[in-house]
Amino acid sequence: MADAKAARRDPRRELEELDRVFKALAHPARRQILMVLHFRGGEMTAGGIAGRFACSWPTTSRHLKQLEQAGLVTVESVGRERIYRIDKALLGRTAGEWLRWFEKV
Amino acid sequence: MADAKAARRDPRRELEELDRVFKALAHPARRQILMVLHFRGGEMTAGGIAGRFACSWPTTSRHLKQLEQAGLVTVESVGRERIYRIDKALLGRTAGEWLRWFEKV
DNA sequence: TAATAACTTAGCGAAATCGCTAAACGTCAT
DNA sequence: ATGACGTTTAGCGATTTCGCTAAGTTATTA
Repeated sequence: MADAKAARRDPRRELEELDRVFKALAHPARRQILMVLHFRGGEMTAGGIAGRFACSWPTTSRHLKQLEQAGLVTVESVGRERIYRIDKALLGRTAGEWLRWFEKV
Repeated sequence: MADAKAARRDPRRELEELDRVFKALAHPARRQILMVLHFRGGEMTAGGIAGRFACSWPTTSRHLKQLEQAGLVTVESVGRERIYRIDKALLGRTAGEWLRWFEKV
């Protein structure tokens, strides 16, 4: 999990964060997880997510981990479930901002 | 190279195009190539690009090929040089549009 | 306390990715 | 024709990624 606050000041960390985000977005399953998360209100349990995907639960679990390491989702353990929440703001300020360079001028 | 016109109608091709684009954006060197291309007016020769990067020329050449297959750049052979041009519009209508889902609502 | 539910971690094999060097290719100048 | 230039293709080894199954781990339920 990337510390967003730290990344915002240190350009080196900022680049690493951008890289993790784009790497996370490189796999269709991970993009779909973010979509599902978004259209279901922003949060879901691991099982709720895994149940919607064709691949095995452990595989989905690892995708979730990568999303978490990129900072695109956060997790909270509640009882024996884990709740994943999307961080839409990060998406905008990393990948979104990078893309915006090509719109300007 | 992905046929953009075809991709715009067929949802399956559209998804494949999106996937190629995000895969292309997953590598920092390829993102930088697009940046350099953009800030130098949108077009450059292969050598002009390769000269700005630390990695070997063949490696850069392969990155360019991936960008081309994603449709993010186009090539034109002129004499013994090859001119690469960025397609900013594609960037916006694939990755950009995907990201915009998370801004709406 | 034993079983079950909800997940993650470990570990494996196949395939993709990335960097390099060496070789090939088409074009231009001599 | 010969050689040099600009660039891509071929091919290799190292690393990463992705899917799976099996084996944990922690929290509830019986």
